[in-house]
Amino acid sequence: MVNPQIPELIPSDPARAPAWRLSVAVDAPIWGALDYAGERQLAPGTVVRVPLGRQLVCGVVLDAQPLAPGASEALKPVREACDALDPLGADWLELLRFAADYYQRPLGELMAAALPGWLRDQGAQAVQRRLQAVRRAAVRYRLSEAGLEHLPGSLGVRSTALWRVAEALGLPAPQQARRTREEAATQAATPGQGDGALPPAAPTGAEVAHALPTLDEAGARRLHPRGPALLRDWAARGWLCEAAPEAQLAPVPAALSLHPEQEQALRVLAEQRGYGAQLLFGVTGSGKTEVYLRAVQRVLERDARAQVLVLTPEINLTPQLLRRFAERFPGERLALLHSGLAEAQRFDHWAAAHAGQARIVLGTRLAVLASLPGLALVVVDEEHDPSYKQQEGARYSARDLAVWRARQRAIPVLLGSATPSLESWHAAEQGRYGLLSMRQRASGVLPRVRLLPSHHDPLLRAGGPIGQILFDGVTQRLQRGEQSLLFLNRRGYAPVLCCPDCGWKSDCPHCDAHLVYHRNDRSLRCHHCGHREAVPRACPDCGGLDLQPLGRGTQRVQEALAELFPQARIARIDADTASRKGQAEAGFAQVHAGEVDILVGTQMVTKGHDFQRVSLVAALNPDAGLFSHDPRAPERMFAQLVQAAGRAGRAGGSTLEPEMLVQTAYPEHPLYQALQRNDYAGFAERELLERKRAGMPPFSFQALLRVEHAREQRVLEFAERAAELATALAPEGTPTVYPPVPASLARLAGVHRLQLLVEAPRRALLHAFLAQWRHALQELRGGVRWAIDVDPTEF
DNA sequence: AGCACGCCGACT
DNA sequence: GTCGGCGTGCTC
Repeated sequence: MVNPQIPELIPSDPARAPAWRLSVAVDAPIWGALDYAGERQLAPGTVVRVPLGRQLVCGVVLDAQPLAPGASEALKPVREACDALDPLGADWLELLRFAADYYQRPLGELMAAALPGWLRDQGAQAVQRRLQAVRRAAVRYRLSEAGLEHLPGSLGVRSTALWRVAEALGLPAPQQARRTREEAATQAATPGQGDGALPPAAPTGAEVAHALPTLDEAGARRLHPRGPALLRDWAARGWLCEAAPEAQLAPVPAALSLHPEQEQALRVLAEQRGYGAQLLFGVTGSGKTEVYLRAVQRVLERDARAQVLVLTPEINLTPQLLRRFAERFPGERLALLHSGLAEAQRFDHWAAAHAGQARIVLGTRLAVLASLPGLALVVVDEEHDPSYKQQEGARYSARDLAVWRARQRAIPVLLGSATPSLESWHAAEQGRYGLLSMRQRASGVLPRVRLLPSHHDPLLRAGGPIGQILFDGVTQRLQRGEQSLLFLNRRGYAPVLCCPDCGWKSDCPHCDAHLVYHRNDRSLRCHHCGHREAVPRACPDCGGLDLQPLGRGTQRVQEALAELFPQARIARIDADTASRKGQAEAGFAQVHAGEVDILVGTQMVTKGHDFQRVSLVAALNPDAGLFSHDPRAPERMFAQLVQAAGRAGRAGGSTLEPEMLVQTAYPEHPLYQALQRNDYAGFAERELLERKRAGMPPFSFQALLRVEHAREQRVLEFAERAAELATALAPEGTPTVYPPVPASLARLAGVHRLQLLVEAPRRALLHAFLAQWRHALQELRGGVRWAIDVDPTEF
């Protein structure tokens, strides 16, 4: 029966009749694939655009079957196939199928997460145009020590914009000589790149850097409409070597000598054949990055088509890693994949990886889903980092998927950390992962950790943010012109405002959380939902006029330090001071330039930056992590403290022994004791014992059902029914079904949240259960939002 | 996800 | 008497 309402389903030209039934995974939360009619037999992996309801969506062909002639099925036709793009490979499809299945999410959703948004939004023509344009004009540049470096199709800013600014800056005329042999070699090796007009050669980074200080906001705008923004952006990315000392402008030594532990690690890697996971356990500064670089180099040299995937927690926080790869492989095309890129740019990088042109792909967790036809090595830097776990939508673990991909392709995967995840450490103990230890610091010394009991300290008892010993330590650094780094995990002025008369506290109207007092703009802000209000003059409950800030945030600490050290230059870096892009980098640059004596901040200051003049690092009040309801709080805390300690003593030239000071009410706590002994293994052993006793991962496998809705009753009812279903599906008590409990923030932005934990001794058991449970839950109507979080890391 | 359909409360 | 809220179901 043909529906006359939809004429396009009846092709007028019989020769062009759709002859194929195409099974397509679409970008919509639909579990199965949808069937469409196609005139051609499209290969699995072909990116297509198909009508869905009244919209046009992106999809990926999974399968093509011949359509019986005359069979008039009501299939809508595929609107267009993106032929300019090679079909996605079978191994990529397999990866996404696995991930969708493992994390209990629709395949289309995983694909949407894996494909660049630009590709999903644009038509086949636009994609083709862009691919051609990129191929023609792929020659891009980066401003660095070596001058304006050629970076084929990657990393660079669009050359024209850079040229206009450079030109307008009155920088020297083009010098062809600067364009290196590497560039010529790359162009020869990368077809389609040499046919674009060669741009003029560049000023050196130093030349631009010298011109920069004279360039004010207005001047930059005169040069180029986006001049100021561009310069800020480039500076933030480290492309401009503003005010860099001459020593830093020298080229990087080509051959660093390796220490024995690095050599040993590389030997093991070189001997490995096929799949193998190696845990590179190395203290801060032991030269893990050098091991990555050499391992990558070996793989790239051995096979011209080989690609490597390097995962890093937050690309913005690891400019050094990026820089070292760019410097070590100057002729190599690098692709960057992270959410900070502009959509179209991300497509370029993704496409370069997909086409095999980019042999080094560096990115955050989403990069683990990239198409990498030549993948030959995976590196996961800081493998313990919590940000590898996606916390919404498809809640995948990029670290786990990285290991899966390595196994799939029978290649090595290298997991690096100074404080490995307990899962990885356990895997190494069991022999599932190899263990490569590096306990020797390549440069500088590890700071001595001192635990400062807060009980009897007169300064702390008087209500100050720092105790006597810390005060003395900072004073010493000030006297010697060295820097101190103080961190606490609370931004704002005070975590809560309180009325001493009636006990009123500043609570968020939408969340189960306090409003944080921000003094600079006299506001009360919720750090969870963004709610913001003015500080009330009087207590809303009793009218009392004596509202008191309770506790301490970074703002308040900064203020107190200014009183304690009136002569010191104090800077603060946290989410408030770094609200705009590049502002944090500007702050860090000040520290590097020696314009700051004391840096106060949140965790932000403990990541990514090696401070040459910092010889004192202090945790002001880390105790909160000791008694959290979250079983993973201790390991996160340990990792953070070790990371923070690594910020001190990186340089050898310090006159004082580098120190890490920890202010705590529990100096005897085993976590701190292990930290003091620099004993990760001891810490891990204790934690694992605890996990084993409690039957927790890695000794069991968990999934968490998260339920949320504005109406609490709905959430409660749904969770109850979900628990009943689960119990019915687990007759022998496997998996264990725990009763629903409120989430850590039981109400967030007006939404009530409940969670339900299930736990099984074997992964396969959990999985068989989850597939059934998910099905049953989908039948259940409750009008609530719910999702299953497999291998949850946050509770 | 979007979008339409359908069924109950407060409005010109 | 309708407008519109959300709960439900569908998309090849």
